[in-house]
Amino acid sequence: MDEEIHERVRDRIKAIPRGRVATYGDIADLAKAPSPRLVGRILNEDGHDLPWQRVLKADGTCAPHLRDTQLQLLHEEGVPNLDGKVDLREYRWEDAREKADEEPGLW
DNA sequence: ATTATGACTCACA
DNA sequence: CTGTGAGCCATAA
Repeated sequence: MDEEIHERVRDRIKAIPRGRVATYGDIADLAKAPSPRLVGRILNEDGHDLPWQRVLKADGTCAPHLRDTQLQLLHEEGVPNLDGKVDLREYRWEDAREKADEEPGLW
């Protein structure tokens, strides 16, 4: 159900450890969301509780309106940013991928 | 039903 | 590096 997606997305974002970041696409994949678009939309509506600052675009940049705030928050968490871009290669949250790699019996 | 918009992504030029 | 176009999902008008 779409409620599942909604819930999963929020959980995944909540589960992002401090000092790490994830892309919309990653969250979408982990949460089995049909599209990263949905992740952004959910954050816009129900992301007030979530550490949305840890969610970046696929290239390591962040949404235009949040750019300043997000970068600052990340910087405080220990995630350095260069010219508004985070080094995903180092700070991308991939630990969850091992789990999402295989869903037990669900599919 | 169609069009426009938004915290997206990708391929291509 | 910067566009541009297409695909993508959910809402609103």
